[in-house]
Parts: sequence; structure tokens; C-alpha cells
Amino acid sequence: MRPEHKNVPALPPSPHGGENCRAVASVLARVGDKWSVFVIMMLINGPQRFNELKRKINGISQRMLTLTLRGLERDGLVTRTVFPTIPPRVDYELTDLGRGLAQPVQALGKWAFEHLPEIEGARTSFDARSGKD
Amino acid sequence: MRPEHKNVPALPPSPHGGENCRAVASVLARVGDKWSVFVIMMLINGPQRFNELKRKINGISQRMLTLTLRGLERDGLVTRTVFPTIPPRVDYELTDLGRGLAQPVQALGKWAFEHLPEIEGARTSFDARSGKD
DNA sequence: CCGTATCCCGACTGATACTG
DNA sequence: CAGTATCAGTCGGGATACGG
Repeated sequence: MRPEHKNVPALPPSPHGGENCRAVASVLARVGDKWSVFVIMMLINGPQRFNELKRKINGISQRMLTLTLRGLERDGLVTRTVFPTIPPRVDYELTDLGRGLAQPVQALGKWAFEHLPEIEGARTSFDARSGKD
Repeated sequence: MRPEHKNVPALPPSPHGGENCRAVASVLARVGDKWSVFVIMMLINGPQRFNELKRKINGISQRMLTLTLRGLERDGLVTRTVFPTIPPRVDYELTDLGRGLAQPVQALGKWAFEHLPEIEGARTSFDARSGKD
């Protein structure tokens, strides 16, 4: 088994960009991934141990946390440091690349937060429309 | 059946933010959605007809395009204008909100594009590591 | 041309149990 | 404590066919 965490299935070539589109999309997929964003946010504060993250995110399964961290590690966004002690200890920390990614992500989050009312309003009225009428 | 296009399953409460976290996450999910981003990008150029989008994105199924557009419409990011002619014609256009979202999304895309080499490099070396050794 | 309904498969994910 | 393996359920998403 080699999870790779996310499919990144590849997109059919687009008429304009083509190659790069796919690659960019794979990064967007990372961001869109529910857990990845949370982990990144958690790690902004500094290194965290496995179970700390698990506890703080509270709702993620051990499996998913592992897969998420693997994916982030694979993309060079976090580092995994093992202390061969007993009991074992593993720290996860954001790389410079990861911290760089955190910026636009936070910008997006900021936008999302600021426009939540509009979006939720739109959703509500849309649902009202399609519910009856 | 009422697809709603995306689950937005709700996140368990986080220790710090709580409520807002969930909502912001739902917006992030929109962005992370493969097709949504493409549609938004397409619509930056101006209004487009259904089959135009379908043709340009080339690889999206009719079903997914419909669902994606529904989701964007629901969030107030695009408008759907029906011309009751024969044959029918439907134009999709970005709202101001949608154009606003396009900004941070493009910023993210820009970042992704600029750091593609690093990320792909990280992926390659990671895969090499876990492949053998 | 635009959209919906149905079928169906594969991928994601949670629960659980087991190793170092 | 950190991580892997297995199983089973759910659901996203493509293909197709039909309705307006």
C-alpha cells in the first residue's frame, strides 16, 4: 500500500494553459483538502507532536492525520523529525515552503471570513428558492 | 435528489476558532474543488454559455459542470441567466463576489505556479526515498 | 441546447486491531 | 506514543439516456 494521500488524478489538458494547469491544480487540491489546511494552521504556531495535533484537531482519525501529514511532507511543506527515544516522539514542523504557502492560504481564509455573511446569505436564499416555488 | 454539489460535511469544533472554522472550511472546500476553480477562471473573461464552458474545460462531464455551476450559484459566486428561446440559452457570469474570490485564488495559483519546481522536486525525492531504502 | 435521472465503479475514510 | 494493515461503508463522479 502506498497511499500518496491524495489522488491528484491529473486533469485533461486545457486549451489554454495545458501542462501547468494540472500541476497547479494539484496544489489547489492540497489546499482544498479539509485536513491539510487545519494542520498547516496548527503548525504555524510551531512544531507539534503527532498526538498534539490529533488532540487539537479533534475529529480527525489517526489514519487521516497520518495520511495528511504524509501528503504535506511529500510536498515539502512539513518536516518530520523522529526522536528515537522510548516512548518514541515525532515532531512535525512547517518548512519555509510551508510557511510560504500559509500566506496565500490565510489570505483566502481572510477573504472567506470577511465574506461569510454574503455567502451564507446567498446559500440560504438559494436553498429557499429551490426548496419551494 | 438534491445534490447540493458538495457535502461541506461540517467539521468538529476546533478548540480555538470553533464556529467560524467550519464556515471558512466550506469556502476552502469550494476552492479546493477541482472544477470550481477552473470554471471561475473561465468566467473571468466574461459570461459564457453552458456548452462553451463544457467545451473549453474539456474533460468535465455534463453532470459535473451542472453541479459545479449550481454550487457556485448557490454561494452567490456566479449568476445564471436563462434566455427562454428555442433552442434555450443559458449564460453564466461571475458576480462581484465571485470576482472578489478570484483574486486570492489567483494569488494562490500564482504561488503554486512559482513554487512548482520545489514541490515537484520534493515529491520526487520523497517518492524515491519511500520507494527503496 | 440545457438539464435531470439512473446506474455503477472506484476512491476516500472511519473503526478496529496489531507492531516497534 | 507513533504508525501500519485490513475491512467495510459511503459517496463522489463518469457514462448514458431521456425530458423540456
